[in-house]
Amino acid sequence: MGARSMDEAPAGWDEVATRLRARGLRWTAQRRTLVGVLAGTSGHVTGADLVERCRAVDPTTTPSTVYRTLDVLEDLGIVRHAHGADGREEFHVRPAADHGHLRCDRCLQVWEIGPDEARSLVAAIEAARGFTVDLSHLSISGRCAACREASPRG
Amino acid sequence: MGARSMDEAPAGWDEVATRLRARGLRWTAQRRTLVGVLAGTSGHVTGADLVERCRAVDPTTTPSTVYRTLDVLEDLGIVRHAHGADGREEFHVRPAADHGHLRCDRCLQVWEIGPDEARSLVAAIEAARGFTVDLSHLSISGRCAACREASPRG
DNA sequence: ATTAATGCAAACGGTTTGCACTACT
DNA sequence: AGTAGTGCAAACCGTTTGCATTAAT
Repeated sequence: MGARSMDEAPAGWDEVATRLRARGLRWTAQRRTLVGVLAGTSGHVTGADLVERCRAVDPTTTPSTVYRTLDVLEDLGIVRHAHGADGREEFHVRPAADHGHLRCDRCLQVWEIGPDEARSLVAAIEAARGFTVDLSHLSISGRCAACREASPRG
Repeated sequence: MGARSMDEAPAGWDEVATRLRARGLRWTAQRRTLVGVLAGTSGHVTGADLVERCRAVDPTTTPSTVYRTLDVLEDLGIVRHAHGADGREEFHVRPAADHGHLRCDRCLQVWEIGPDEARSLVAAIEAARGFTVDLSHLSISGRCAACREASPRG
């Protein structure tokens, strides 16, 4: 699938400050922390996760600030949220390349599903129902190959 | 009680009692209430929903009992749970015919996705990743045809 | 008589809120 | 100075748990 490498400077973590200010919003230490954490994120984390990671960087981090900032960043289109298998908010970073998630129920690993992998689904649903699928909210669970072999039933 | 006829006779709400007893479990008034509510359910409800509906039938209903019974019923394969767009537990009834859900972000309506509609997706993912999709946990969001026309953007 | 199931009430975990305070601009 | 953002603490909501009690078998 047309994957861009992820370590490639996501086209503007440094622009975040600017984009905030452009809206009259502010670039604070706490936001710097969160954005730093997000920049080092492979793609998907829960809100609670982010709180924890921020606390690792700055132990004075408070949940409310993190969640409020995530809201702001979502407004800017910098993060998006979906919902994980256990129902927690799950944020993913810069869904510039729209993608969904594939999660193994057993090992809890998560993979990304790119647009072309989901294309047939998207097309089928579009055709049958006139329904436009929001790929970035797509979250599929099941059992990965490794786990399928590892456990006959489970 | 059974004021309504089971118009589609879901092949065995009446067997539930038997199946419970077969496992040494008990058929209580509270379980009768919940099962009654489930029998009158179109397909998907949140846990909290079920608590509420049970309370409509029997105002003395307690959440704990409902949730505990749902667990038991899930063990029996009578209900399954997935997660809704807002992250709440969402139960659906007798997924004998395995299906997922399609939800419009705007009007919040929900439709079922049958196995054949999802077949191409399931096949593609199976082929590409060796991943077995659990269709009953599949929950897709987007924008339905009506809403897409109704609102140009947003 | 067993022992599964209940009701209560409190605890939980993640997220949200009100408010006075802090600090970016 | 002015107002966006913060921290705190408490509220929130759906769900889970411990425990003494009730009731199905």
